Amino acid sequence: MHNIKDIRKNLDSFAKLLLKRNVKVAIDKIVQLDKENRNLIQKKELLEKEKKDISKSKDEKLFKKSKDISIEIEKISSDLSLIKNELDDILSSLPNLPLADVPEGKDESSNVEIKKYGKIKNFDFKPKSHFELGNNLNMLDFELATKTTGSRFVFVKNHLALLERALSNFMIDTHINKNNYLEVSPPLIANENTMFGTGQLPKFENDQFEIVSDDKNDRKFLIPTAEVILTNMVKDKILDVKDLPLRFVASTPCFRKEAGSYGKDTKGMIRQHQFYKVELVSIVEPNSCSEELERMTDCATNILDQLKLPYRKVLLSSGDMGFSAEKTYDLEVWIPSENKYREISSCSSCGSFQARRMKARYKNLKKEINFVGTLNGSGLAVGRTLIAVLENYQLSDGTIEVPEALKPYMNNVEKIGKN
RNA sequence: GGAGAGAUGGCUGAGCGGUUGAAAGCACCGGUCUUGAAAACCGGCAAAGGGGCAACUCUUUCCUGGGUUCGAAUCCCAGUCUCUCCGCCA
Repeated sequence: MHNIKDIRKNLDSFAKLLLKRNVKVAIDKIVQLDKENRNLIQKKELLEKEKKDISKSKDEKLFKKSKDISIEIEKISSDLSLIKNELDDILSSLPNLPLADVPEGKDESSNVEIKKYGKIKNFDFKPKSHFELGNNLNMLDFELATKTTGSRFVFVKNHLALLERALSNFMIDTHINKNNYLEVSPPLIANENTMFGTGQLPKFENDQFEIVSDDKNDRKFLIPTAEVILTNMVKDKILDVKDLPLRFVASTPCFRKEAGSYGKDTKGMIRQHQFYKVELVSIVEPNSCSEELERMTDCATNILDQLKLPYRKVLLSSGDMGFSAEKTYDLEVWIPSENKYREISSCSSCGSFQARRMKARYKNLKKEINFVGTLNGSGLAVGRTLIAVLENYQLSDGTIEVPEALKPYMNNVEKIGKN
C-alpha cells in the first residue's frame, strides 16, 4: 500500500517507477480523489466542531440546530466514504515500487545473474528426472494422489518422506542455531485482513484456496506461504526499536491454486497445489532492509552450500518481481534432467509496503513512530529441494545418495534404494 | 455445545449520560539530589487524520457495527473475541 502523502509529493517519479513495473496508473484520478477527500474532511470537521460546541454550551435554543447539523454530517460522511473507498481500492491494487538497483524489464528475460555457485556433476549416464527416480523407487506416487485428491498433488513415501522431513528439520535447525531466527509453528489458515496485509488480497484472490464458510464476512484462506502468517505477527503493533530486528522461521505446507500456470510443469512435483516450504521473515527498521536482504539471501544460499547443490543467484527484473517486493533475489538450483536452473528460493525486501497495509509500526529512540520494513524469503522450498537432491545425488542404478549434511537427520539411512 | 464474566492508552486498571483523551500504578523520557548509580522528589509521556513554513490548531478513536440523546467509554440492539465452570474431544 502506498502512502498518499508520498504520492502527492512525488507524482512524476511515482508514475515513472510504476511504469518500470509495467503498471500504468491513473494518476489524475488519484489526485482528484485525494483532493475531494481532503475537501470533504475539512467540511465535515467544521460541522463537527460546531456541533460539539453546541452540546458543550448546553444551550437548549441551539439543540434544534445541532440536529440539523447531524443530518448534514451524515450526508457528507457517506460521500466521504465513497471517495475514500475508491481511492483505497486504487492504492491497494498498485504494486510496490522497485528500488533503484533493480534492473528494468518486462519479464524474467531481463533478470540479471549475479553468480553461479557449486560444481555441476558430470554424470556418465543420462540422469533421470525426479519423478522417474521416485516412481521407480516406489516412493513418489502421483497417480494415487490424483485418485484421492486431484491433479498436482503427490504421495511421498518411505525414505523419501523421511528425506523430506530431514530437509525441513535440517533447514530449520540451521536457521535457528546459526542464523538467529525464532522458530514458529503458525496457523495454516489466515483471515481476509491478514491476506490483505501481505498483499495476496485483493488482487490475487484467484490464486488462493478459500475455505468454504457460511459466514461471508469471515473469510478464511489456506496460506499460500508462511510469509503471510509470519509477517502478520506484527500486524497492528507498535514495536520498540530495541526489539528489532525480529526474525522468524517456520516450516509449513503451502497451498496454491497456481491459476494461469496450467500446462506448465505438469509432470512431477515442481509445481504442486500443496508443498512444504521453510520460510524466513524479518521485521526490521526500514533503512536496514537492503542489508537484511543480503543477510537473508546468504542464509538461504548457505543451505544450498551445505547440501552441495549447484545453484545460481539471480536479481529479478522489475517485471518479474512479486506484488509486494521492492527488490528480489531468486536462487535457482541445478536440475540435471532438465539441464537448467530452477527457482528454489525467492528472497524479497518489501520496504514498508506491507507494513502500511498491516499497520505494523515501531518507535525509534527519538520516540518517533514509523512503519517497519518487512522481508521474506524461502530457506528453502522443501519440495523443490527434494527434487534437487534426488536428481543431483542419483547414481546410475537409480539409487540416491544421502547428502552429508542430512545424515544426522536420516535415521542411519545413507543411501536410498529399493530394498 | 450449555451457564456465567469481561473487552478502556506500551502494560495493569478506575470511570457506568455532560470540559474524560480518559484517574491511579507500572514501564519509559527529562530534571533536582549524588563522586557515579540506586532511592526519593518534580515534570513529561496515546494513535490516526485534516489545516499551517512553523509555533500550533482542529477532528476522530475507550472491541466492531447500528440505535437513543443537544451530548455516549458510560444507556439499548446485533456481532466478534477473551476468560471461568460444565460437557465433548486429538
